[in-house]
Amino acid sequence: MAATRPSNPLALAVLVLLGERPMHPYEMSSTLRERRKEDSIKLNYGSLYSVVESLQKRGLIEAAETVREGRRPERTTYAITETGAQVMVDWLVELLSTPKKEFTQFEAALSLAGALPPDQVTELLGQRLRNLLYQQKSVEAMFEEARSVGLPQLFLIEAEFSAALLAAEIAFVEQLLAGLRTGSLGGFEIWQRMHELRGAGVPPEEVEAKLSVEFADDLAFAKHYEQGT
Amino acid sequence: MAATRPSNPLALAVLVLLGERPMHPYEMSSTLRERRKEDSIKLNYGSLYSVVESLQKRGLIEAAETVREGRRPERTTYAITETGAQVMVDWLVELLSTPKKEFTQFEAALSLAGALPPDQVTELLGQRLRNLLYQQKSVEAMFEEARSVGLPQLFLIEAEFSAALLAAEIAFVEQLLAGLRTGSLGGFEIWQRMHELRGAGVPPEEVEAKLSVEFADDLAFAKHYEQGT
DNA sequence: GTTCGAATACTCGACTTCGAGTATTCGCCT
DNA sequence: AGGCGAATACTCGAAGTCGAGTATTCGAAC
Repeated sequence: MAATRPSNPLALAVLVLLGERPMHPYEMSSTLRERRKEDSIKLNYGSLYSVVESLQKRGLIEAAETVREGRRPERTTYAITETGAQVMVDWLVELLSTPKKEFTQFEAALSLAGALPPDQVTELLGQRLRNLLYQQKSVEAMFEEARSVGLPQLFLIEAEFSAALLAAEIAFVEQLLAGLRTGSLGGFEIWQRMHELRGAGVPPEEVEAKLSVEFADDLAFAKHYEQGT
Repeated sequence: MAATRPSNPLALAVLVLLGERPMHPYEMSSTLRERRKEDSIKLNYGSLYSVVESLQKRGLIEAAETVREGRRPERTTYAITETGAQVMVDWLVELLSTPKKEFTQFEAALSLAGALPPDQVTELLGQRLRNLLYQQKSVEAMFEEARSVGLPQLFLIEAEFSAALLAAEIAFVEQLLAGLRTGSLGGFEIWQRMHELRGAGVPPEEVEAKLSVEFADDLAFAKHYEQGT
């Protein structure tokens, strides 16, 4: 069988940890927390235990021993297998070398934002910008502290990536807001007029009809657009 | 009951579409495809139908009529409810105004990349960069075509966001690669040495012991680091 | 010596996600 | 008139996700 793997990146983290040394699930979770990996890998107990079970079923890890330490409940310690080590490498290779579309909530929201009137969207993006800037400040502070304590850059590389994306989002939202505030964003007037008509209680089909008359030029693309490429 | 909603953004898309006019599920999927929303909202049939069912159970949409057109199979047309319209607005407001951590696979991979030796990571990121640049080229071409056909910017706003993130990722990977190639990335030597030792078959605990002697200075942070903030 | 909160170590089941598979019908070409 | 591929319209079940809940134990303070 073709060494399939779970889809949750948490499973990769488990493989990497067990590549260092055998552990029981709860220890994995605390190690991940100590190393600040919960910021870059979604960790929750339910998923952790089901991912471990799934890895075991596929033969990528195996139970090493079941011990009871002190009077604590019994724990099962797992170790990585040969196959598991191979899968870990393959998986990392793929994730690092091959970009793959990730869907974000914000992108989805942007693509549906036309359902709200332009003024409101401007207002909301203004709020978002403030939130983003605040976030950025605390991220910078965290970097500052890490540097002052002598933590090598390598250990925070994922946080730096995330900070780079944050900066890009800030720049994007700022630019978009500028376009909205000056009304210079292409298509702005159609959008505005559409909500004006809807607000006045004009039924959907009529709105569409009116718009295609009033903005005939701007909507000329529709002919091509409608039928794919 | 407090008007809960499904978590899948596809459900939001359904609400927005039904806010325009009643539709049956398959029509939703084709409309989303026509408007190029499948690029920003993950769409697959299984999810679509279960999301519709879930919206109906919560009273956010309702079956309007069940028709059989021609001799095609029977289709159920849905319409949005008052509550549904409210939830749609609330949801959009939240997504647009409030940023929320999104976990990407690449971020996870970066945070685990230490499990591979530095040379290999450099090689893999080089590949990634090439892929990203290729992607960027085709995205630019798509924008070019859209502009030439007269499509207003507004209609591609989500694609522009995604392009901004792509550009940021490219810049990040380029910078990281530079740091790796010159070996100037903080912590590079520890990383390299660690794989050297592992490769020579030194057991885990010993590796750790050696490193903490050899790199005492660079690892001084550990004292603070280990016990949280 | 006891109280009380934090940490340890998981379990459970409701809910979602996913994509391959199925069955039909339309439209075009011959 | 018949064959065939694309489009229509969904179904199914296996797998994965999630976080609240449970039960215990440790440690520090009073």
